Amino acid sequence: MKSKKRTTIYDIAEKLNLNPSSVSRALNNSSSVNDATKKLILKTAKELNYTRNTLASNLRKGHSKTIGVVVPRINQNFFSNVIAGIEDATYKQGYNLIICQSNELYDKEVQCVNTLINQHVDCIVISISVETIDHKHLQNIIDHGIQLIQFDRVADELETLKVTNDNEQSSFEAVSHMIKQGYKRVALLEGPQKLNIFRQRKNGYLRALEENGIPVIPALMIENAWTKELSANATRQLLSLPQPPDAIFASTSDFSALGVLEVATAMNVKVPEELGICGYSNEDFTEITSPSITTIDQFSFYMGKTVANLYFQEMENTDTMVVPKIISIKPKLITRSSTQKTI
Amino acid sequence: MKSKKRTTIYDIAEKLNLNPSSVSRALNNSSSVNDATKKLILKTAKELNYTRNTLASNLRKGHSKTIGVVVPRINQNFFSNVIAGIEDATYKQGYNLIICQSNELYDKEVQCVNTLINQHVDCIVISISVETIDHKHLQNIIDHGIQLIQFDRVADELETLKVTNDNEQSSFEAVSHMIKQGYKRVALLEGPQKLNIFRQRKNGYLRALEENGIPVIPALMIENAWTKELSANATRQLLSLPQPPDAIFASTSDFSALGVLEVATAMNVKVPEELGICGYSNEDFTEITSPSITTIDQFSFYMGKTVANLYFQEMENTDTMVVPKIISIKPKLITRSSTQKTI
DNA sequence: TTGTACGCGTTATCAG
DNA sequence: CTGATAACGCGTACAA
Repeated sequence: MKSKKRTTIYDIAEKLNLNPSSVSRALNNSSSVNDATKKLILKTAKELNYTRNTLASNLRKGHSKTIGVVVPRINQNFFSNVIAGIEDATYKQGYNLIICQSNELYDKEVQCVNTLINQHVDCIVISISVETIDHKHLQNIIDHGIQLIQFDRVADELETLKVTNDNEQSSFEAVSHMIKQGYKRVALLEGPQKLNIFRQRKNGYLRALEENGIPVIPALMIENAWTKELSANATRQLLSLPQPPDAIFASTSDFSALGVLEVATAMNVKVPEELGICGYSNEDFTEITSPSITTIDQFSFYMGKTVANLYFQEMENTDTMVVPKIISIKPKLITRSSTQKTI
Repeated sequence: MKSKKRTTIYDIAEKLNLNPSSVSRALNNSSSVNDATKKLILKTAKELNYTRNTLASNLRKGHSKTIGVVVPRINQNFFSNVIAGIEDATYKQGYNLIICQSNELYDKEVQCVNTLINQHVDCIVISISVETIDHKHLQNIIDHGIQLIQFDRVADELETLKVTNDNEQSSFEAVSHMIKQGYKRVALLEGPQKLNIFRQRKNGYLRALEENGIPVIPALMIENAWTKELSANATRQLLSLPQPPDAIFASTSDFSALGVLEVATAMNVKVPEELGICGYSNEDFTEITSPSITTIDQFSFYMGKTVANLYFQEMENTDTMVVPKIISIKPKLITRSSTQKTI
């Protein structure tokens, strides 16, 4: 029962006393084939339960109609939404998706990329891991003539297609919003500065302070607070300062913001009256905490669609010179209760 | 620059004045090949930046080392966790994952399955859409000699490998728990009864009532309340009853439970004192609502690993007769504040 | 319109 | 241990 032989174009050619090539043509809806025989072929193909062997077809045609996706974690809201967006757009074009997760590990990321290269995928879409500083494996993709698209967490140095969020601007707007609300001492929880997205968010924070004539206080900037636990610790530390902050921008994620909120509540610090909080990503739960959390929506699903469309657009581009193209999506500040100091 | 030619075993054979088959052997670490030449081959392979064409290899070997996964939605916590689990287990064995989403649409599900059959995947893992009542496309998978594994939402009638949750038992335990807490009139929000999982959950509810000697009240059972909005509506309706329920089991999801909680709060009904609430799935947010929501953990990541291991185990099975195998995972009741009537 | 013949890149099976 | 050759299933230029 296992691995029964599947019907091929030979089988149906034999049965019809035809040449396999005719069958192939009919199956591909070629114009130069008699309507009657075409119908006959299609009919018996259905009878024999024929399905094209895409492997053979792709081998012959020299492409795989497959796109490889590498993300740190599949089961993270932002990434699974991006993937859903990519899938939605590529599916209509008959493309398949091969999904890999790096688990934030450099070594596994390299492995994933190599597997995808072996698979002869037509395009690799990647958001790099937090460990990734070396880009040989990405260069390798290009060297193999495979289209490379980076998104969100990108290696700036590499000239490739990119789809990013305007992290700098959105952070700027978030912090400006908090300042306008009347918060005077806004602290920053930073992510690993190896990743460009976290550098950009920090820059936005700094620019907001500067443009509003507010001094930068190093003690209010905490490095590597990019998980809920780390952020909780950082918050305890910040709130114990002689001059504690009156607002915290958890630039790494909403989970960080949640850590802040929980510690503040535990320490009897009133949000938003005594402490403003802003997160990043617009996770579902930010709407239902009490108070609800101000955050930044990244349009993750749309981002996925953009990635896919960028690829298709690039494919149609007949110019020999490949011009690096970068699409920046402007995230949107979602103001909620956690930053409503003034009512 | 586009689609530059990639080096093949011919290229490296030519350069070394060897036969392609020798190169192939060396690359596959065959025992019968001179150590010296093997080293030489491996070295020049690296020099020429060679990577095996998995397409050709798989075509020759007659399998794809690829597993297709079809789920209603990729970006839904439960499913993305299952996928992450599958990926985690299959990756180590050198398998790739092709992911498709049916978007809860029967037609798209059929399309997905057909694509995967075309791709000659070795195995298809599926959780059916809410629309799916006809199973021809699943039978088609089997007819093509492809291993089929159903999980979570399965077609009971089909004899295939299955990995499910024991929905009946967990629902029984959840409702029993509520009754023990002192709730007398427990309402049920049902999902579409087309899906076996929702039928099972209803059965568990009914059995819990029966075994505790509590009468079944049809007015307290609301059909098709399986989104947050539908559940909110249902809750408004229930709480307006002359004899309203004092507890609601949102058997479809935690989102439904959230809808219940929001309406209760808006109507000034105190949770858990005047209304107990239990959800299903253990979404992250259930921990942080106020009050936190009692729910049922499905071990989704583990479920994915189980699916993968079931496949590998089946592959090793040399018996000609394929014995249908069903693995049932026992979910775990997580009791939280929303059902603490007695303190 | 149809048939012939070959190649896509590997691997398996023979000989040698 | 290595070389020659066929085959996996399909698509296509060329000839008929």
